[in-house]
Amino acid sequence: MWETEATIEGPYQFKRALKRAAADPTKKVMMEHVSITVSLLIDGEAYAIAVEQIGASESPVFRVRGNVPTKHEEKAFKEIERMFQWKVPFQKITDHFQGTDLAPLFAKLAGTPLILDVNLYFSLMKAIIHQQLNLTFSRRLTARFVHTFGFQKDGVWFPPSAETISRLNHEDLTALQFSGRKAEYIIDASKRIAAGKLPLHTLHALSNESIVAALTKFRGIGPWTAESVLLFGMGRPSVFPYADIGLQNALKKWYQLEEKPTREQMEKWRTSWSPYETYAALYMWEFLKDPSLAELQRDG
DNA sequence: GGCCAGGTGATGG
DNA sequence: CCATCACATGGC
Repeated sequence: MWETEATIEGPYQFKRALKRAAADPTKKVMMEHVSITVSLLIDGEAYAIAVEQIGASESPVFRVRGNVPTKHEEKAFKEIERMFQWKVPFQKITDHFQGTDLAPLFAKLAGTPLILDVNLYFSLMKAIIHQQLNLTFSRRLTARFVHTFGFQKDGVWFPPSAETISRLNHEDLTALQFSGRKAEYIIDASKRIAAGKLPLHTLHALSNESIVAALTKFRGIGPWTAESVLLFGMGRPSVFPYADIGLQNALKKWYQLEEKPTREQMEKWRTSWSPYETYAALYMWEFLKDPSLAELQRDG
């Protein structure tokens, strides 16, 4: 059993991030213990890693443990650090939003991180599954996808590989209430990835724009889906998903508009939030979903 | 029962 | 290049 501790720079709102992470079937959240067990894939090996907050000062402390052999300890820690975004400068980001329209929201949510997906393939699959579906249903489909085609180990679920999904028939997915078109998108993309035509691991070296361009060449992957990978798969800080209906609705509510904001309005707000648009979007989603934040509403 | 959902691709001007 | 529409399957 490998075990280590990590002290990070605050602010960092672990609890709030856990609530979001609870929707991911490859992560097991235990709110009462303020802990989470995540699935991790390293060089083809599957590990369940438990992360628990053990110190709640201005410098939060975490205990990390899992059944990881010595040769993979270092990689495992780096993956955990990346997945939980421990090196993101949250104080700097919070400072950046002082004096912007979103200042009251950031005062409340400062240090709420994204918790990233287990790998880019799963991010991509999840994004395709979530296209144009309400969250309740799309999360249900994602869970079915993992529970049917993934595997379980040490109490956590691991996502299926592209190879596994590339061998499915459409009927295997439509039986789980995927639409025929969604089944197509998912299997086609998996075939291309399994065949090496879309090497996801090479994306890390590219700019946001290049990644979106590379991904949207494929049928079924539009800008929203590509940006979803940038956000939830890579944690890129400067992503603003214009097409996202949730973000549009949140901005409408925040600014108390009659209609959803126009692209021009969104572009204008974006300039003042850049280069940390990601967190503006993330906290807007949080605002939309958490009733206790409603009172922060602008002019309200 | 009707509108909506963390969109995308095809079509027609 | 842009506006519009079909798609497909539920949630509420």
